[in-house]
Amino acid sequence: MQDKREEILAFARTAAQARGYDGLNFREIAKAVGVKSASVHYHFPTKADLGVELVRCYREEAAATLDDFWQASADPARRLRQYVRVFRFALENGNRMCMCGFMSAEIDGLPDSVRAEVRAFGEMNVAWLAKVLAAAHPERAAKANKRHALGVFAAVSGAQLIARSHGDVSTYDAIINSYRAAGLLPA
Amino acid sequence: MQDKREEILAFARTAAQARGYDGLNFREIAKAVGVKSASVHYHFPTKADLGVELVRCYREEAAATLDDFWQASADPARRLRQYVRVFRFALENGNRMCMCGFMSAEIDGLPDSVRAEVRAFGEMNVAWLAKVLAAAHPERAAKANKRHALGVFAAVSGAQLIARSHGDVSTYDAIINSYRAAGLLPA
DNA sequence: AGTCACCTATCAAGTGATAGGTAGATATAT
DNA sequence: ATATATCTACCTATCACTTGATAGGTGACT
Repeated sequence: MQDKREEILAFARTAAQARGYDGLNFREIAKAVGVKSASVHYHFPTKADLGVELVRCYREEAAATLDDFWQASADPARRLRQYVRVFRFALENGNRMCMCGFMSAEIDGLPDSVRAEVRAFGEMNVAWLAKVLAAAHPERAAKANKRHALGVFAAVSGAQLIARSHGDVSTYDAIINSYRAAGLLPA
Repeated sequence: MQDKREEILAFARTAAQARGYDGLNFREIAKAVGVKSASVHYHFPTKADLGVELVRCYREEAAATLDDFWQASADPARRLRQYVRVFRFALENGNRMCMCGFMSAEIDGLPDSVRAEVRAFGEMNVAWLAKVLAAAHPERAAKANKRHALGVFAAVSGAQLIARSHGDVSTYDAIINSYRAAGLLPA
């Protein structure tokens, strides 16, 4: 019941996954964690400060999760299945989406500092996917695997976005299955 | 210099492609077309009314464009290239994105009437793609082509979203090329 | 006379942000 | 050990600004 900083970040995360950066507001966050809006400003002087911290933590936790997936198995297909499952999880829990997917749409209006974090999140994802694909296709040029990785990241982001608009997780599964059938993801 | 309705819709369209539905506001629109905000309310009593009309027109024009593509060639690969080019065009012109792609992220907060239009836009796209793919793969079950169509729609939407976050059209091209290399789109 | 396409003026609600206060914990000086 | 000072994590109150929306007026055209 003291130092609400973590609670603020936790609530702001789910809120940003549902309504984006623009959709965040200090009073709603304050109410949700049981303080006044001035107290949220105490921890995060400006909205940009909050946004940066939000995406930075999000990215670091995602990096740790992906590292777990990397450690847990050497099978590329299994690693990619786990990757795909993370994006599904957000949809299952309140039809939310990747915070950075949402912020990619909002990218124009983001403070520079937040925009940089969003891009770093994308680069981190693509780098991990490229690592997985390089292990799966050692015969292919690094450039080809990198491009494939970018494609997987974009395709999965798009699957989440479109499934979210349907409000239906099964749409996500159908899209992912189509990627597998086409060969973008391993069967 | 009389009846600004069309001008309002035109400006609101580009604005919505850059900042989404939430990012629209009556005063900005009014200023852009040279009237007062009350006059925008004259043509569109509520923001939801504006939103519905915006997406409805957008969808109808998109349907007409896709019909042109259908008429212009019987080659599935060529039809799909034209489809992909439309999404590229928005990025080229002001790093905008598909209005309904943006609104898919905002879907939770949209008025019901607008949400329905956004979904109708998606269904129209998938239906057209399914028609193209059915012509390309008459041997496949209609269900398989429908699912493939959904995958192409999601993947292209995702490509646009991620490329937009990079602020760089070449990222879009790279992603589309990866789809071609993987077999999601014809080479 | 009536309609159309605008206008001025204003509202209530919500926004990010700031100034300044306070109770309790912690550190420091005597 | 005790008094004093500072720090932490909140608070109240308020600011300027933006937002969607409304009431009611005006001049041109039919």
